[in-house]
Amino acid sequence: MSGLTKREVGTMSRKPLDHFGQLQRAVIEVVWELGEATVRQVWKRLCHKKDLAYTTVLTAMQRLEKNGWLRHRVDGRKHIYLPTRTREQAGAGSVRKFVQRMFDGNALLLFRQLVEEGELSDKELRELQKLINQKRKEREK
Amino acid sequence: MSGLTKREVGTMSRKPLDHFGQLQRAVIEVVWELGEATVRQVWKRLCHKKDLAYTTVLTAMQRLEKNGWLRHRVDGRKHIYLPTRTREQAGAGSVRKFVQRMFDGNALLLFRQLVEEGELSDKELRELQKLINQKRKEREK
DNA sequence: TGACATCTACGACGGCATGTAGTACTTCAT
DNA sequence: ATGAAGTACTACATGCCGTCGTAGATGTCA
Repeated sequence: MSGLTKREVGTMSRKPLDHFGQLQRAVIEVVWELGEATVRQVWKRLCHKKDLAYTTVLTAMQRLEKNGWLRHRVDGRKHIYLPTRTREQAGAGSVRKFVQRMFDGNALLLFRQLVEEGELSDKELRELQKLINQKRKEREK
Repeated sequence: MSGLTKREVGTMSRKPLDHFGQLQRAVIEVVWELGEATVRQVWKRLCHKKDLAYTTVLTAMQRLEKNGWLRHRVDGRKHIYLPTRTREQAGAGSVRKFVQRMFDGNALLLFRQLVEEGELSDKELRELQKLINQKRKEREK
């Protein structure tokens, strides 16, 4: 047996956000933006940028649902799709998985990487310190 | 034309480290560990964990070379493979790409995510502060 | 009512990455 | 000369993605 409960399976998503193809990524971004959306709504947003068949978007959304990123409720003939997680949750999940894959779960190593690598300006460093102090104060309470 | 010089193509890698399959990932880890390695050496390291044909490892290494992660020099009949980048460089590249994909290149957002999300212990927060102070002092000089 | 428009369901196809490995051919050492 | 060791090349299954076409149901409007 897998050792996972139903709930965990339902919550699970094998693939982090940053592993998506461009279409699926674009689709879910639109759904997040709108809060909820029909296929047609998403299609209308995307077909301007790129020639896309309606059914292409449909397929993408069905696959996103199959993989647990979207769910839908029925409204007449329409399916109204909703994200299963907020963008923030999805982002956090991706970060967590990235840290897992790349740094064996040790987030501090990632920080070190970023700080050392000089990706941040002085101003950003100051802001980061502010963030940390805030967090530590918050913890003390 | 693509607008890329030969050197840039040689340096480029379309895929970040964390997008590899398990085999390729395991292989390159071994090569990093050893500094340089023949197929047989890598195979010997891996075949204990999992039944693997020699040629499977060979193929993996050839593909890694094709995609710019390994190169080789010839020694008699042997090919001795070397990484094209250190593990650190590869890690840094992956982080950069991750930040690009997920946070539009804004590393501060990633930090915020990690700090807010409570992934770090108090001790880690303190260490992180130390890191930052160090970096800032280094900058002042 | 009949022609259209909308929807979803389902299947299909090509492309690419990956794991996996067999076979052929060469060369080295005993 | 024979077998071990090496690489090259080909192949195949799988899975994911983008991309649609078609079919069938249902709703709309002249």
